[in-house]
Parts: sequence; C-alpha cells; structure tokens
Amino acid sequence: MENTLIEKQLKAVADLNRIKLLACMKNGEVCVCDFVDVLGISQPAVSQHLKKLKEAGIITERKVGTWKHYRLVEEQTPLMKGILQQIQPLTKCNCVTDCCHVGGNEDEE
Amino acid sequence: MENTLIEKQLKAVADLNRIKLLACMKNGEVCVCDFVDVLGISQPAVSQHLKKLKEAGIITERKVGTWKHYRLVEEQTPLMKGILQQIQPLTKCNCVTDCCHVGGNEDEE
DNA sequence: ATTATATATAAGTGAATGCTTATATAAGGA
DNA sequence: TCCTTATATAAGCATTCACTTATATATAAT
Repeated sequence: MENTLIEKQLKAVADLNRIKLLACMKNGEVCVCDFVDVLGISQPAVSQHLKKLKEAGIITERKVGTWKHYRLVEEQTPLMKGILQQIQPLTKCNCVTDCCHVGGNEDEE
Repeated sequence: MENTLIEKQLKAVADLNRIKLLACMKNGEVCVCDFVDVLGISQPAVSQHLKKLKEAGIITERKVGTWKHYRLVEEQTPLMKGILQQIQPLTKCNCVTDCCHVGGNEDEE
C-alpha cells in the first residue's frame, strides 16, 4: 500500500466517533438516524463523519426511500482489515427505527 | 482493546511524517539526526513527532552519549502489529552518521 | 570552566478539524 | 401541490495540529 493511502485511511479512522460508527456497522447496515442516537452529536456532524469514511473507501451507502443505509465495503484494504478486527462491534445501534426494516436489512445474520 | 487506546494509537500514526518515521525504524534503531535528513523538516519538529509516537506506546528510546536512538517497542498491540505490517521499510535512513555505530546498532540483522 | 554538539521544550502562527446552527435537497404522504 | 421527514451541504467558530524560531538541557571535548 502507498503511504499516502495508508495516511488517508488512518486519518479517517483516527477519531473516537468514527471508530464508534465502524463499531456499529460491524453488525451490518445502519441508517443515519440511528448513528445520531448512538453518538449523541447532531445529524450534520454524523453526515460529515460518514462522508470522511466514505471518501477513504471504508464504507458505502444505499438509499432506501428517504433513508440512507451505510455499511462497511466488502473489499477492505489489508490495513483496514487489521484495524476493523480490533474494533469491537456495537450492538445497541442495531436499527431500532422503522427505516431499517423497510428495505431488507433482515437477511444480515 | 479499548476504543480510547485504539484512537490514541491511530491518531499517533495518522500522519505522513510519522508513518515515515516508523518506516525508518522497521530496520532497527535510528537516531534523531537521521530522521531530520529523511523528512526534511526541522529537528524540533522531528522531536515532537517522536514524542507523540512514544506517548502512544509505539516506540521507545535509548540514550547513547549525546545522541538518542529510537526504535519500535517489542510488544506492540494487535492493532499496531497489523498497521506496521502495511508500512514498507525505508532503508535510506539507516544511520549514515557516526552516532549509530557507537552504541552497537550493528547486531540488528 | 568554557565551548560545541545533540536533543527537548517553549512560544507563536497558519491550516485543518469537529462541532454547531441554518439552509438546501430529495423523497413520501396528505 | 404542499407539507413532513431524512439526509447533505454551507457557514461560522473554537480547538487541535504541525510547523517554525528561539531557548533550555545534557553530554562530551578542550
């Protein structure tokens, strides 16, 4: 891996709130509204964090009606594979709102 | 690993210059003067980078006369093990100055 | 003791970061 | 169409960061 890509991905995950976002997504897709509850920060702040993770190639999104579901990309770099292994899944963010039961999030496990 | 420790170590390595410092130290001990040449930044700037890596438990130091040699700590966290695997060694910083041949850096490989 | 060398710390500065509130965009339902 | 809901973007602000130059500390040599 290029050092510049390593730096970009490390910068993207070197933040406690973004680590928590990744911890949430280890269980599957999560919608933005749930992230807001988990982190206790504003919705725009969550959007900005998700944008950084997406630009680093770590997560991807899927639109479901008005909602947007985010998940880890399948093909992670070796760097990210190792890092994600060390982040413990956060189960309490598992899509408590209606949105996540609309577009087919039930087949995750 | 605790999320806060993960964050601390990720923040410590999420910088291109500090990634290069680690790349240098993959070959063994390096003294500060050599880092200055490799990075092309001032000596105080190098000192400050090294301090961050040390405070994150990633590197350690050894005093050799007036010089100070830095190296990766032997016991890395699983997180750091994975990250260090992805950083390519930088050979051009391999102690060209006298200092590194004083305290016994020859038995590295 | 004085001087020189290697490194660390202090202080200052511009750029980047992470948050906020306000607003824009997009989709769904009345 | 109009209103509501979900998310993204814009703008502003306080904090952090990475650098610089200047200075302090520590060791070695004269």
